[in-house]
Amino acid sequence: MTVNKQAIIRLSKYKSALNKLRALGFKKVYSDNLADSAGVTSAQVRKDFSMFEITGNKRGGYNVDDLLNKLNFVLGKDKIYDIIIVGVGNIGAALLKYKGFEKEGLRIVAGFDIDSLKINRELPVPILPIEEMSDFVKKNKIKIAIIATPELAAQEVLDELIKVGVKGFLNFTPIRLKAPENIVINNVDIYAEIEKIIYFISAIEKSKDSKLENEKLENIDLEDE
Amino acid sequence: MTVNKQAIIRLSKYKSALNKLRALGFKKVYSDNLADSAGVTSAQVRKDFSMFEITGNKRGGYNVDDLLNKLNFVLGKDKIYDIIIVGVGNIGAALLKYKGFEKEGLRIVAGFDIDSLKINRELPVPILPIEEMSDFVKKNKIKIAIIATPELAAQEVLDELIKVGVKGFLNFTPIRLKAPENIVINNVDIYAEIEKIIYFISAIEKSKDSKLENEKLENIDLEDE
DNA sequence: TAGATTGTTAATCGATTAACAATC
DNA sequence: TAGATTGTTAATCGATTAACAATC
Repeated sequence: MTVNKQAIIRLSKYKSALNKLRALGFKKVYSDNLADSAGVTSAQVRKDFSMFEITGNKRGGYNVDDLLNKLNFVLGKDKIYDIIIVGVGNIGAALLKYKGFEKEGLRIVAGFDIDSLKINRELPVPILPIEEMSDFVKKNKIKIAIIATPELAAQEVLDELIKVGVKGFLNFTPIRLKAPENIVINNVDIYAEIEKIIYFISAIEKSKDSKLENEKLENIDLEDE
Repeated sequence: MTVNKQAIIRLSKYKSALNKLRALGFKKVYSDNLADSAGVTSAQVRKDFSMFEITGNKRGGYNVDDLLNKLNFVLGKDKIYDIIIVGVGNIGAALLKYKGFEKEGLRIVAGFDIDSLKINRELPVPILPIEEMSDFVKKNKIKIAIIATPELAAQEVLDELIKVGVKGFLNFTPIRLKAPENIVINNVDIYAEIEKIIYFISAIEKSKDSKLENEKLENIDLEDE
């Protein structure tokens, strides 16, 4: 079986759609419902489930609660992974304060920064000095870190965290981090996302001006990956 | 020609690598250099260029300045697109304050919020009341907006902005926005990104425990995509 | 039962990689 | 010239879609 990154993103979307449908009182859903809410085809939904051996009932769709449990299990959400944020600048601070994570079962447990003025142990999510990072990670068995440092510090922080056992990273810096094979690094590159938008906007305007063949216009349906 | 979203992301990465190489004094680069900095194969680099009719010199690689100009043109960066941010909460405020955009030729010109306490016309990038949004967009011919409102407001804001001429959106809310075909919506779904990490972490741990076939372990090379 | 939906196989589509002729 | 790199074609790989038998 080839585990496919995009499939995981879709499973995550099915899950959040299911949570909303459950809140609306749904007891069962069909692949068509999920397809609509996630913006894919129903064949895609069934194929995704089949990849992870999630089954429903012929003619009867899927039981919402069962399906949620199965998705949570597949996605590893049966266990809570605590998360730290390194670099409490604009983005880091925003993520620290953000309330939405809890609802999704994500727990940010600490921030770390090099600037002593930012340290505050009294906050609900404390901001600690970077010197304490490694010990904290070891003591609390942290497996996931969000990197929101300045570009130049990112690789060093990553190396240090890998040494003390962190396995997965969300990288908000625009640089490409280097890590061993078994480490998961996921990049959120806001520049690149905006540039992608600019490209398509600009392609539309150019083709409007010059009446190019409509080729480019046909391909502006973005959506992530 | 099928324009491919991932290719655009790669072009953007080549561009930022080129900027750094130029700062280091490089006058020309080879497809191999760019491949290394962007983490792809050299065939991929040449194929991407070929798709957009960007050519170099056999044996001589690519002239850094020429290549940058061509990439900027292809990516639509020959023109500056002003950007607004709607919703000055945690994330919105972080993006407003962020200095890094300018370096990449992106200009955030205003923020908008419904909360009158947040309004401040004196800031370098002013925060204005949401009521002024439509007029501002029309007057300044804004084509790109970042949506960082609460979930429930997002669709309404989007509809309003489309009406007054905005063509491209970066959506930071976790919901799927609906828009006509010719509108570009690009989603940054931080939850989903974290869930992707959790999935792979969890898959590693499960396979460690149960000594599954190594299949899953072979597939943890994320990278966006 | 008749009708509708799943689960899966096969077909299609698209993107990446390999390979090599062209050529500077 | 000899060697190295581009540009492009063909081969491969992987993911999505279509279609339909199974079945509740």
